[in-house]
Order: sequence, then C-alpha cells, then structure tokens
Amino acid sequence: MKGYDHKKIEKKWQEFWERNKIYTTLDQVPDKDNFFLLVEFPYPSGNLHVGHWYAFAVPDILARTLRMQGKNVLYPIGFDAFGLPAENAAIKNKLNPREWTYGNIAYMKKQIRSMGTSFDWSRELATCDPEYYKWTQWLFLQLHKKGLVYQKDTAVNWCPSCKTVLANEQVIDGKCERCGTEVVQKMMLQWNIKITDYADRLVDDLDELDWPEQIKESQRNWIGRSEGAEIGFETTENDTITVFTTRADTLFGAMYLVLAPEHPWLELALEHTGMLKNEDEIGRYIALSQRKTELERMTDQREKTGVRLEGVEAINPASGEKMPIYVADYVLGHYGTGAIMAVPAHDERDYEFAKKFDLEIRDVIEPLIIRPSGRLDSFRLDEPAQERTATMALVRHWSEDKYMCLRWIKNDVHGFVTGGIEDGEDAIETAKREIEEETGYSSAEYVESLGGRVHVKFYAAVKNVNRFAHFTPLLFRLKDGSRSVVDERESNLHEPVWVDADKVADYLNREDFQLIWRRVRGDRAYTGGGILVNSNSFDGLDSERARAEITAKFGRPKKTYKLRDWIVSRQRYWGVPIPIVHCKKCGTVPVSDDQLPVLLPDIEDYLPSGEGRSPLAKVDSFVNVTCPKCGGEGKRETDTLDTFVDSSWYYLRYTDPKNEKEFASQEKMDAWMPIDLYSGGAEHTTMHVLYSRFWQKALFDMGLVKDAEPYTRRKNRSLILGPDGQKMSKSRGNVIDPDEVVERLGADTVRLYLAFIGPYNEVSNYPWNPDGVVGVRRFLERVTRTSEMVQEKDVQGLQSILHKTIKKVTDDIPLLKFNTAISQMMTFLNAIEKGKTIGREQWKAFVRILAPFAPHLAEELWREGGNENSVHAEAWPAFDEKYLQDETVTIAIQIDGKTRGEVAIPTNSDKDATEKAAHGAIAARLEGREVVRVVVVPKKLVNFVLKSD
RNA sequence: GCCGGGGUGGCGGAAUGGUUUACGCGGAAGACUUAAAAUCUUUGACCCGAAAGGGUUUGUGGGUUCGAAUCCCACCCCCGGCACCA
Repeated sequence: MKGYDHKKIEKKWQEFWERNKIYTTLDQVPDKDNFFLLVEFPYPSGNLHVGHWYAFAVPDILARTLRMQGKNVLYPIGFDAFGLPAENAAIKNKLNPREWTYGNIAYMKKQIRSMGTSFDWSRELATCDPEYYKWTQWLFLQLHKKGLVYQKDTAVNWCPSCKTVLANEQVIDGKCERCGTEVVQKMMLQWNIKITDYADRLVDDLDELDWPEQIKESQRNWIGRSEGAEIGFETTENDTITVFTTRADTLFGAMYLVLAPEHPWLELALEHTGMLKNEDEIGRYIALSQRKTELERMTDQREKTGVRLEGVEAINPASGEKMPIYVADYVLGHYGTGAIMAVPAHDERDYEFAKKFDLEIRDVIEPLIIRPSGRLDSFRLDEPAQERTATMALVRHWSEDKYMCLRWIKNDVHGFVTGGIEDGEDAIETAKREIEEETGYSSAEYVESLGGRVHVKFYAAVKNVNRFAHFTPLLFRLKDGSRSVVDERESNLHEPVWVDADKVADYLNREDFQLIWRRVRGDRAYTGGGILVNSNSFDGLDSERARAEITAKFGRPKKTYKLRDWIVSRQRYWGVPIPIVHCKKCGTVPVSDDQLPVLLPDIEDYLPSGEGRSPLAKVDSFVNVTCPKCGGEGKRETDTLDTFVDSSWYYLRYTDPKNEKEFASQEKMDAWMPIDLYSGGAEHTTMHVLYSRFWQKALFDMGLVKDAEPYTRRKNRSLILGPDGQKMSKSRGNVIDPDEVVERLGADTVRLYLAFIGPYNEVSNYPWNPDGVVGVRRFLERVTRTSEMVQEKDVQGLQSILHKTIKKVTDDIPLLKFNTAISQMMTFLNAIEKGKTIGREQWKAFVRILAPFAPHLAEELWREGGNENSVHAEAWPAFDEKYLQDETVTIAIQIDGKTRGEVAIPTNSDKDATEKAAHGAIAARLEGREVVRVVVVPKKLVNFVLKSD
C-alpha cells in the first residue's frame, strides 16, 4: 500500500460494514458460544469526548477479537436519555427537551460511527422512547406489587428562593447552583424503593464475583454493614428504649443513653405535658437541630451538644444502676435504632460528651495487646507464656516539660521503665525502686495512676521467653535531678533520655507504650479489645466472648447498615412518569398494564411549580384521570422516576429490544445473560452498579430473570486527562477534541493510541500525550510501508517472533492488556523492517491480529492482498508451539547473585552443559576463588556462590 | 480515623522469585537535504574511571533467599471508598 489516506479508507469501510450489516447480532448461531460485552450507555449530552472513545473503542478490540475466535458477540449501544440537562436546556434556551435529546442522539450516533466500533445498531435503545419506558413503568409496578415500593416523608433539598426541589448535583457547597441561596431541607412525600431489604445479599453475593477488590470494597463500604446487638433499657416511665451497639461487652460501662433528636420516643414524651421537666429546652434543641442544613452539618466544628431529659432515667440492665438520658445530635436518627448507650471509657465520641457534661467515666475493658506476627518480639501463639505482674512508670522531669524514655542501647528502641512486682511489694514501691536501679534518679514522687492495668503478650527476645505481662501504669515526677550510681549491668542495657512532651510519641514503637502515653496526654478512651473488669460475673472474659455472652443475656444479635432506601421520586419533567393514580377512596393505585405506558405529555412550561411539584402538576389533562380501581375521580402522580431506575435494567432490553409484549423474552435473556464483561466508569461503582444489582435480584425473586447477579465480570475504566495531567475541562483549556484528531490522524490511530496508553484492566489516570498519538500514527504508516515488502515464501527468520507475537496478543487481549499486545506487534514490525521482507502467509497472520485494533487499515490491507471476505469475518490465527522456542538462549552468569556476564547456549542444554558453558565464559573471574555452590536455572542463569573470606 | 489499591528512567508504562527499565514518547549525535519537515541509523538510569572495569539504583529502613521491583515486617507518600454509622 502506497501512502496512507485514512479519511478515504475509514469512510469506505465504515459504509461497507454498515451496508452489509456485518455486526447485526443473531441471538443464536449454531456452534458458537454467546458473549455479552456491555459498556455503559452514554448520556446524549450532544458531543462526544475522548472519554467516550476510551469507553467504546477500546472494548471494541475485545469484541472483534472474540468474534474472530468464533464467539457470537453482542456489543450493543443505546442512550441514557432522560435527565436534568435536557430540562435545563429547555428552560435556558427555550428548547423542547424531546427535540434537544433526539437531536443530540442523532449527532452523537454519527460521531460514534466514526470510531469504527462493531456495535449492533439494530438493538439501539433510548430510555426516553415510550417503547422503552413502558417497561420501566411495568417493572416499577412489579416491585410495587412485591411490596418493595413505598411512600415516605423524606427530606429533599429545597431552594427557598427558586421555590423548587433541587437534585443533589444542583447543590454546590450547600447552595443553589442557580441563585446561590442556601439550600434547606424540606420534608416531602417521596417514593422509595426498599433496597435495604437486599443489603445482606448485596454484600454476601460479592464474594462469588470475579471483580476487582477495589470495586467490591467500595460497595461493601457503601452498604456499611455492621454486626452488633440491640439492647433494651427500661426507663422510669415503665417503657423501653432500645439501642444498637457493636460493643455489648462494654455494657457495664454504659453510663447514660443518648437519643437522636428525631427519635420517636421524644415526640411521645413531649406529648405528655409535664413528664419531662425541661420540655421547653428539649423542644428548642430538637427544633434547632432540625433546622441545621446539610452545609452546617458538614462545616460544624463537631463540638458535642445535647440536653439532658430531666425527670426521667433509664436502668442499665446489667448493673441495675440508674442512668441519665440525653438528646444529642451526635447520634443519627436513621442509623441503628436512633439511640445509643454511651460508654465514655471506650468510645471517643461518648468520652468527649462525658467530658463536656462532666459525667462519670467507668473503665470496663483493660487493654490486651498481642504483638503481631512477623517481628522479633512477636508473641508465639502456640507456646506457653510466662505470666508476670509489673509496673510501668512514666517519669516527668523536675523542671521542664519532658518525660523520661529508656533507650535500649543494643537496638536503639525507646520505652518506659518497667519492672516485675515482687511478693509483698506494691506497685508504687516497685516503680520507685526500678526507676532508681535502672536510671539512678532517686527523687521520684508518685503523682497518679494512669488507669487500670494493661495486658501485653509478647516474646521477650533478650530473655528468650514468651511473656504475658500485666502492667500497672503509674505517673511519677522527679523532685530534682539527684542521681545515684547505676550498676553496670543496667547501664550497659539502656540509658535514660529526656524527651520533649510533644515528641515522646515519635520515640515509641510499641503499642502498649503508645497507649499509656495517650493516657498521660488526657486521652483516656480505649476503643480496642481487652479483658473485662467492673463487670460482675463477666470479669476476666475477653471482649469477644463477653460480647457474645452479654448479647445473649441482655439483648439480641442485630445487623445494621449505612445503606438507606432508594428515593426514586423526582419533581422533574424529563423523566419516566410514575405510573400511579391517587384516589381519595382507594389510596395509591397502580396503573393497570393495559394502560401503560403512561405517556409523558408535551408541555409548554418546564419550570417547576411553586410548591416544589413537578411541572407535570400544571397539566390538568395529565393529572385528572379516573381511578383504575373504582372508576372514581383520581389524580395522577406527577413525580418522575430517578434516571438510575431507567439504567437499572437496560442491559436486559438489549437482549430483546423490539419486544412489544414483554420487557424481554425469557428465551432471549437466556441466550445472553448474565453479562460476561461490564466495562464502565469508576463513578458508577456505588450508585448505578449497586442499583442494577438490586434490580436484578428483585426480578430474580419474582421469577422474571434467572440470574441473581447481572455482571459476571466488572472492570472500571481509567480516566484520560488533558496533556497537562489535569482533568480535561473547558475552563482549563486542555480539552482534546476527538473529532479533530480523527480528522487529522484517523480513527485507527486514536483507537490504537488509547489502547496503548496503559493497561485497561487497572484504574489509573493517563494524560493525553499529543506526541504519543503521533508515534502511534507513525507505527501505522510503517505498517502500510511494510505491506510493500510482502513476498510469496515465508521468511524463516520471522517465524519465531511471529508466533510469539500471535501468542502474546492472543493471551493479552482477554486480560484487557491491550498495551502490551500492541508493544509486541511493534516489536514484530521492527523485525520485519530489519529483514525488509515478509512472507505472504506471515503477513496475513499479522494483518488479522492487527484487525481488532485498527479495523479500517487492516480491512484495506486485507482486501489489497486479494482476499474477498472481510478480515473481521476471518478466523483468528493460531500460533504453533514449535516456533515459540529458540534454538539458542542467552543466559545470565552471576557471581554471588550479581550479574557478571552472559553466554549463548543451545536451548536444550542440560544442567551440566549449562554450568560448563557459564564457567568457561567467566573462568578468568573465578580463578583462585573457591566456588561453594552453583545454582543453575535452566534457560535463565547460572549463579556461582563463592566462599566468603 | 477505618477499609481498599498503588509508589519502577525526564514522561506513559514493561517485568509477579532469576540479566530492572520491553514498547512508545521526549532528549542527544549522525545520515539524507541548499535548508527545513518527514524518514532512517546510533545513543539513552545514576556515580567513580581515560578505558577496561567497579559501585549504586524499583518510596524509606529492616528481614527471608544463592538471588527480591516481586515474599515477610515497620514506616513514609499518592489515589479511591466510607466517615459523629455507636
């Protein structure tokens, strides 16, 4: 091929493929396995960006390869077409959202076609087509029938100035994006879907999925399952307040209860006038916290506030003690039971609150620290341990704000003075004695206890013994600097060092020292596990067992989640109308199947109506209907569905997009589901992917689909940044326009460049490098020139590298490591150019493996070579094992693990021959040295280990 | 703070126990040209050395191993998720 006119080639073959419908996918093809490759469908914003290319054109490489390898591949595309931007355009530029959207779709289709992707356009869908949203409505009603849909008063973002509900993305820093007014929370009746019913399965089923850990972990965090207990506390009003806790083991340390301001118990109590002595104050506090906007909550100093409920107390079921009850907004109404038992000694937040309100703090857990494995002093779990009662003494300087650390001379480690307590001695005496013995300081004076004991399991490497030590931490202060002489045995071991108070933490490398040090600094809340004290019959148990036993005796096990139900109501025009009729007599009534779809009417005025209702509320002909149940007067629901509902099932519709009787036929879903690979953006990990997993499970439970999980494999895509390494944005002026690059360098170049930029199976950020694109274009130009070098007979010298290249490309594509596949093809091209010739069959193999990457150019080269059929319908070339191994191999020669030379030997050399060759190659270096060991790794290296002198 | 992922030339990256830096970009030198572009050839981690050669190097420090980017421990930094979630 002479010259490379990408414009001509690309246009020609795109038209040819389309005319011949070569990517129209049948549901079943004899002798072919189906493969469903899904990419997230785009929002029709009106213009394609580089990210779209990265999302569609790169997975297309996999689609094309799989087809050549004999799979029947479904690679569909559509448009996620409802949503706010269309409505904003309507309001701002007086455009009809429908026309705006379909106009954008038409334009973007043209752009997408320029990529040369193998999408099956016959299955195209748009969520705003009535033929599509009819089934969105139908499926919503199925969930409704199942009891998964309900209405609830829910807080929405409300702009008091625009008098409208705002979507979360319209709230910028707590302010309305349009007018800048501070957004407040307003309660409105909203449609919700009970996704929380599925929380456990959404977590547990992740284990079975072949997904990257990062994605699974994000979903787990988002769902936020935590396992604990519910415990009931009786009150002096003869009722019960139930709390949720993950630390039932600390029950004896629960000193007060805290209710969230929204807690229903408060509402009831306030109705009983006079029951709460300070009801005015409480009422004011509740009102104040309700008025807090999201903004305030976020920027709050998080200073603890609250009000005690005067005149009522709760009873600790374990200790029987009476305890005060507070209302405080550091407890969240929607999590757990909206009430907690506060254990100030073992929870940071309760500790802070107790300090502020001067409440009693009672230790019930003594820390137990076990040195982790993999260190010299790691506790040896399966060996017996010597128990030891000891003190730990913190010594303050007599005149400066410094504390004494002991530095162990041998390993330069810092700690505090410790010592075993002898029989008949008390801890204070022991500590004073040890301070003097170990450091010479003789004026130590006891200040205070640093709280209860601390238990440590470790291995005392010096004494060679496994220890279980029980330390009593004490604080001392020196009266002056007087010192006696220290015994040499002690002074050889360690020396005292005076450390500034704010630097001490940096010196300590042991957890128990760190812990005691925090106590000196006034942080006494210990949140870890340990051994129970002050807990009656539970004393001496470890936290874990105590948790189980206390839960069994005083409460019941309970799981709770951060995940909240899915609010699907939107007070918007451009969305799927919720197919519900409100009837005075019958309540909320689903629209019957034969009345679907509830069509979205054309309207003139897209502004929301004043009370925060959807613009649809102003359309009388839409609103006023007869009740489907009783035939009486009804009013249509005017909210529309969240667009995440539309996208929760679109993949099912791709299997059967034209079906007028069902959302998809069972047969067609069977043919394609579950999805083999779903590639998309990381931003959809927690919302869209989770919602659609839920949706699939709900349909599964209703018997409408056969898989409980929609996506066998999910990969998140990386981000393409601007050339400056920043996110592309108009304001930065670093946006790369793909249309311009395609015009200049061609679609094949853009595809190949994006595939080459980095591994597609990992998430990272890749800057667009304009020189890099040119480099890839250079590669394709060299390919066209190489096509002039084709001769009839295979070139023997190329066989080995050709087959290695076929193998590497074959292996890397399914792993989505397109970058290394391409680099191997480049290496092969370098080899062709070196010999300036290539055999016809060899060339044909190369063109075929290039075809998925550069489909237009490969098709041109293929036809030019006299082939009649499309290269994309050809079979993928096979590699021959016999060419993969070279006749000679270069092995490294090492001396003491350092590479000192190399030698080429026949590949099939045995160990002796390998060693001999290596020895011969560096004989001079080995002269006069004694070789104590020779390590031979066949085909890799020989390592001579010399006797050390 | 908790959880997950990661840290390799000037840059994107390759190498998952065996010669660190494949492939590409940029840089340098040269060829062709009146010249430039394009193209081609050579070069290409750092330090010492005239060279031969030696030493250092995959965030830092330690360990295991004949041999570590890769395995183990501690720490530092970057990215992502969650976060007053009891």
